[in-house]
Amino acid sequence: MTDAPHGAARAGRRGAATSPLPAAFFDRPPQVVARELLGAVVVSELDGVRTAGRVVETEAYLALEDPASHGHGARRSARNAAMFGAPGDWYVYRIYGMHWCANLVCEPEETASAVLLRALEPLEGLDTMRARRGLATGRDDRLLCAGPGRLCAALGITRALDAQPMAASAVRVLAGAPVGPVRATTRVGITKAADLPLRFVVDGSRWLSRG
DNA sequence: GCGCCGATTGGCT
DNA sequence: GCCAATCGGCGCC
Repeated sequence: MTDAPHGAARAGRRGAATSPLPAAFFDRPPQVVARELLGAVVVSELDGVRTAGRVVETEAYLALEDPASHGHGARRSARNAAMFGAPGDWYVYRIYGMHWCANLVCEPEETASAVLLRALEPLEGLDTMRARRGLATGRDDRLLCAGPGRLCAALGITRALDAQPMAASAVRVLAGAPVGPVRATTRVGITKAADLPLRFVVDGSRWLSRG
């Protein structure tokens, strides 16, 4: 079966009975949440199809003090309104007019901090992921969920999720097995506050959007 | 109102 | 490695 999970990452299945991460998990600074989200399992049940992946790369976006964040200066707009919502809410926005980026809101309401999901290790529904991504059933599944836009496409995530409480939505995040060493690096693709080590990766994972 | 730019991706030189 | 695709937000006229 081509949808067989990869390697050790069966935590999602074993923990299938586990409930979504609680709001309290997200009611902490985004850099803490970003690090601890590594290893969590994202399960999508959109379009009546189940797809799932394990988080291997995240980025933290702070509120007021982070010029790279959409929450910078607490400026509210139609796009970033969800960022001001409750911890554990989805914040999904469109980037470059064509791709979706999925975040989980952190800290109390009105704080406007979040964690961006940047890469997943594909676990379930790989055929569906390939179809959604327009990739042949051929090789290199490494590109399926390696990047914020790619993982959203693979899981079927769109603005429809925006501002929804994750735990009650069609895409839930479950606690996963512990991961290996975590490495912190600078964030990808930003020009402001580009020196802050707010990107977290499972060191050595082959599923990262970049090393 | 106008123009520029972005938490990206994929295709081509 | 370079660049187009594509569009809402934001700065500035």
